Amino acid sequence: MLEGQYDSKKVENKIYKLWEESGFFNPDNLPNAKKRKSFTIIMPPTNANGNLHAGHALVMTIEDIMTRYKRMNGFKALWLPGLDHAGFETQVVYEKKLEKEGRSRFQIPKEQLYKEIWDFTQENKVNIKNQVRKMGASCDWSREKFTLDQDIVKVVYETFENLYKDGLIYRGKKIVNWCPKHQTSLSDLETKDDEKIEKFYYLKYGPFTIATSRPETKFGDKYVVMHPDDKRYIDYKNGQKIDLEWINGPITATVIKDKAIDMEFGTGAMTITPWHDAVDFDMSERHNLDKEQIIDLQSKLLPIAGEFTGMKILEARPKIIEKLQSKGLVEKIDENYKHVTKTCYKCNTLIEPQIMSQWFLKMKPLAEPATKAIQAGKIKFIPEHYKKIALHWLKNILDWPLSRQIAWGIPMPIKICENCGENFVDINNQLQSCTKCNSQLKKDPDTLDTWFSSGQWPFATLMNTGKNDFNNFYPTDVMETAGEIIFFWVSRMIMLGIYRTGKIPFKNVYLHGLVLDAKGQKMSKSKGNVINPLDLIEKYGTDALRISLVMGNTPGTSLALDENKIRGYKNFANKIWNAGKFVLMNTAGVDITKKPRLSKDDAKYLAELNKSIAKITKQMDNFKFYLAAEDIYHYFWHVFCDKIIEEKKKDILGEDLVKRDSAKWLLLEIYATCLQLLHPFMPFITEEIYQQLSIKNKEKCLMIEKWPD
RNA sequence: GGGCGCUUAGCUCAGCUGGUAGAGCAUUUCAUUUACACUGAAGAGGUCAUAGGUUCGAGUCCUAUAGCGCCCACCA
Repeated sequence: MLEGQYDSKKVENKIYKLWEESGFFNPDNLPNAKKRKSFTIIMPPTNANGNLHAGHALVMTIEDIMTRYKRMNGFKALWLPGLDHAGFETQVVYEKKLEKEGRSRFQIPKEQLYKEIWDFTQENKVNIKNQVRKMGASCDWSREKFTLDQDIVKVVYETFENLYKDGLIYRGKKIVNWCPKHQTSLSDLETKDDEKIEKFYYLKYGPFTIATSRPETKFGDKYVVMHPDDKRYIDYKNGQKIDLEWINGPITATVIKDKAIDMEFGTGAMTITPWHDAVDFDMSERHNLDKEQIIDLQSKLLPIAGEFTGMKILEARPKIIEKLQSKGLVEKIDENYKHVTKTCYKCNTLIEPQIMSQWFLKMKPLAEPATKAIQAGKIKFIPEHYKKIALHWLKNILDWPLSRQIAWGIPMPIKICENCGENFVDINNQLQSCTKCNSQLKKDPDTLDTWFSSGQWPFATLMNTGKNDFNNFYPTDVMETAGEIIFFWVSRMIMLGIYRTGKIPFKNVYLHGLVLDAKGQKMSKSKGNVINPLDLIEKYGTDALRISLVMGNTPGTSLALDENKIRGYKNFANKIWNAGKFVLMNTAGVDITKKPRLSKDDAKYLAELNKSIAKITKQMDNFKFYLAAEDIYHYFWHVFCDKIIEEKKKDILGEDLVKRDSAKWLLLEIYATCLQLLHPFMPFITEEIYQQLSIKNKEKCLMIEKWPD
């Protein structure tokens, strides 16, 4: 019998265990599994480098709502959980840990570092999985995957090889974003802009004045570029040589005319540093110019800098200006030059572009079919405006650098000849010697960008399961993730999914916004406003947290998570509990399968209920969980409890037997129906009460009851 | 420079294909042991950013303006 107030702590672990032991998280075990149509959500693999945060809590809630709803609607519902090794992210987390211990990754042999991080992620995996269980997630643990599992890596390597054979993966000597602190290259998405006010130097360069904020890169500059239409420089011709005095002595400069130059900016003339600037690199490629490295990977000047060799760039900058001044080459210095610099998104260190030999993926041929599929409406975006955002990005897509110079990740499936430098894709690790010169091969020391593996997640998780999972569950139905990672992840999954399987990887993309603090501010450790979902569960119960996260949360917009709101829904949980107490107390012996003759009022109430069910169902089908939750909440509390129960009290106690039977049956019927409607949102309390309802022919658990219609 | 949003009750936000505004929280008054005080009843509150337009009729569609926010981009 239900007693006292609802106590989530007594219920949650017990109920989760009941579900797990029922086996119904695994869709193969559902009643009549073979006849059911499949419904699949692949869980975004959680980074195995920390704890669940509020954003994860939202993911778990929304996806569990969808899964439970579809399961109750007779689908073979698969929600496949997974964890991500999260290459660079995890290595950064681990490096911070090492720093605290007074160690450095650069002193640890790569194999040992890999092993240490492996152990670190294994510990985290256990934690995270327990936290996912705390959220009530009804995912199929028997199909759990990790991005470093053998079968996943196999799929990833096969895709790599296919792409290579199709000429889409190539080794390029191109300019990349280099983080001097982390000693790795990064994709454009992994850098961010940082606005700074710096000095802007106007330097005399022969007959020209050039402007720069980075004089330390200028040692090797031997091309001076201007716009072909610039009348000021009309007398200088493309290719013209000019002898001039520069930082460390006389040099010969060459005039280049290029339309990329902005005539309005600076003096309209600039020198270029192709090794350390992406624009300059492109220009030098267009005109086939020499490129020379000035700065090494530690951001120190190379011998070309003469007396400045070995200095860190920021130390060298004022000294170089001093020297230029003494030579009379500084025209003026603008002290307040506002401009943006690229920095590492993790450590804020200034990105130093470098030319390196790396593996790239040609994106245009992959983007095209993805664009077509999206334009044809084969993938539905929720909210819709993300469609435009995705298309815009795909239209302007650049090649994707895949190599990362870090230990933690999937090794590049590449062998390099020590003698002739030839590269071989070797996904099975079979090649021993170079097929060209027969010399010894060594492994490419780099690892793959983590998004290259997670970008294949929807099919990689289903391909090598030893069952018919790929055919049964792919393409998946919904990809639910943070709007923030639409480029990093969603777009790449679409491209790689179509490439590898010929099919879109998912039919719907549901993108949620950020979870903010009560004041609407982004949570961050430095602000100290991070809300830990486990604390909230402890205080208010999982069900209250879950419904707080969806109530009023429209897709794509951020949600301010206020504890008062959660407290309110804890009260709601208690309301459900108390109403249950009342209904159970007053309906003992009622057989819900035998509908009595209903009084006029009761028939009206039943019709009203059916209307509400239809409305809520429609909202669920349209992914409007925020509306469905509100309606069921409102119906349960303010219609069922406040009106119907209050009114029926007199019938239950009254003398009229027809009215009494009618009222009792109605209360039980509505209450049981509400438990079903509420179940996807608040699974623990509803299941707990369901277990105590005495209903004929009821299922083993509410989780697999039929959704009301 | 390009793109995408937002602006509705004190606060947080809903309002789908157009029919003179809704929820939760907060607030005011009342009820005082009722399944539930983690409660119930009643109430107060908004010229839906601004200006035009389409329409019999516009938070809802169109245009412009203002403010706020986010994303992308190679101004040395």
